[in-house]
Amino acid sequence: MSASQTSQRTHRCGALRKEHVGARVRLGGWVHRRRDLGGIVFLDLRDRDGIVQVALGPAWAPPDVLARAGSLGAETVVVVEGEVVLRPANMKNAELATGDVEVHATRLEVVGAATTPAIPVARAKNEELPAEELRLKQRHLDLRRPELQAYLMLRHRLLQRARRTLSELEFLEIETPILTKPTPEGARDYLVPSRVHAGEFYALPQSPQIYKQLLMVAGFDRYFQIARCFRDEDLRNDRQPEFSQIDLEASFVGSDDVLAYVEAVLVALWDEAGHAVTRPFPRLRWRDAMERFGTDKPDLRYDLVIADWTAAVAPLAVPFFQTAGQNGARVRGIPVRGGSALSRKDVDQLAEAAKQLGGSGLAWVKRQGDQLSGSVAKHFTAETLGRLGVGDGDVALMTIGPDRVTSPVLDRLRQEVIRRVAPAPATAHAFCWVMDFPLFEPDAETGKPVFAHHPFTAPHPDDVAKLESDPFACRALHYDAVYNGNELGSGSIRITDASVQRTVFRHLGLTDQEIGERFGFLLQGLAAGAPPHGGFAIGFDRVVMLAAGAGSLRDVIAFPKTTAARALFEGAPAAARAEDLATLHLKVVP
RNA sequence: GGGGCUGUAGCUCAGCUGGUUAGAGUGCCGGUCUGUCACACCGGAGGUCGCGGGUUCGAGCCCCGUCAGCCCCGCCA
Repeated sequence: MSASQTSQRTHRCGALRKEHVGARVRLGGWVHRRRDLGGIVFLDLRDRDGIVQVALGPAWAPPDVLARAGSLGAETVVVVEGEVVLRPANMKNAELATGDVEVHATRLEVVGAATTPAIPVARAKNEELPAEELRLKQRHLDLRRPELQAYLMLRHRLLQRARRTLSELEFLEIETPILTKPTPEGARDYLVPSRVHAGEFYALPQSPQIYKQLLMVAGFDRYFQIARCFRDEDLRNDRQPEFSQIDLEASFVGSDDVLAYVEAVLVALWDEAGHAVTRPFPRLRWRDAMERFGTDKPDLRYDLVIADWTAAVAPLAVPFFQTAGQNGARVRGIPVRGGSALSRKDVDQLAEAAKQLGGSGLAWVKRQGDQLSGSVAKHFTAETLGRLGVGDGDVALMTIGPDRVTSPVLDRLRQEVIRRVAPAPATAHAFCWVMDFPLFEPDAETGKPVFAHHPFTAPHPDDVAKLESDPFACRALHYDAVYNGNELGSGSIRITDASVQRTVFRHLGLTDQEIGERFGFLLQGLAAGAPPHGGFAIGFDRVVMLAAGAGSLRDVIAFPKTTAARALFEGAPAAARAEDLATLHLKVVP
């Protein structure tokens, strides 16, 4: 007796194979499709394992069963009983895992009547999906689709594999509170009003950061958790207001130890998804990533690299570069192999994309044989281009300006070029580490240094002397894991000296009183004997999306929110009843 | 907070330069059919053109506002 057998069924529909021929089976499932030929009726019966054809003919099914089968609507839940029969050679269905066999049903019972589904579950090949709004409203139906079932089944396996991998590395799974304390920095908190304490609020955790550090202080040594996190910020295709992280922290470690743990987990997860990847992952300095790719999450599948052409183009006296090239501006560009395949329209669209990001414009030269064309072609020769690595059939895309502007533009250009020219990737799975991030970044409004990461990140020991004198030159012991241009997660070595941590909070502009109120429990912990420690958090939803090849985070979350943070299925958020508000000491101001 | 795209039958979409009774496929309902697997064939029902206002002799189409979904910028320590 297999584990899938119950008191009401013997097998799952999708499990039947040749070796079951002759067996009498009882199946429960949803009517995926019905084909009624008059004298004989075929049902495609579906469950989480797959689809099997059930045939009902007058030779074996009693008349009342035949009649009932002829009136079944889509998505009705039925229990059928019958014999597994080998299909004749010319009637096998190669597209079905169960296609060698069918079930000749002798009994059929409707156990779950269904109204006509609002959106189709069974789809024809090439049939468009219903609007996402409807799919989210009818989530119970959308989740029946084999694609989404496969995503969530993979998600389950990845979760189990992550747990097993970390457990084998002697990490302890420990849960931390969901009702916690508002944090002054970072993302907006989701707040939960306290009934018992009028005017006071819990916050949902943006991450278990402080708790996991306290677990290190407590001596648990290695902790992990599949942690649910909440951030009340505007959403994106790859961002949900609540999400899951594989959160981990370890004591008596340096960066290399943490990176090794995370690599072990990621390699295991990709293996679970059927992809072989090798360790160790290459490491890039943040500065080099920005220089060569214009982003801190480069897609290393393609060897397209940004170059500094400031010196090379200076003697050409290109007016565009001369007018725009002031105080520290550099000319940077991308030599695109095979880029002459880009049409004039393509280049115009690239220029438009560059402009939207605030760039001063796109200059370009296309080289086809002896012919040079493009916005600044008359200033170039084939020889000049050759020195820049731009050969026959290539195109040079160029920008000018301060790095802060040109880097995002070149990043976008690189992505667009990859999309349009579609060069063969050097590898399908390009993991890398981005290291040596700056500790501070300029505040968007004041330009003053503010912490680029969370305020528990330790400065690079070689740069501590520059904390006051040259803050922007200070590196952090912070690292990001990047996969095919996606940030999978980040981590750092933490500050474990209470007085250093206190100094950092003061730098953030917090008064001693605020520090005590908000972070007193952390400082108290650090002062009580804290081991050196560091950790990491892997964005699990994103990992599932990428490992599964899903197009959106919403496809790998059973009940996701919309981009406006609404839950369309259950209708959250919703207005609260007046008496509930009163109990919580709240008043809604319209 | 800003920008873009979309919204027409249960679902997916078409609908010309503003012009008569808003169409197709699929699903649904009824019928025929014993080997289909998107079964086939015959017939039928089905519309607040997201919502509100405006322009016009006349609006699915133009204008303003609004709601919803998606995508991007800001934001996301």
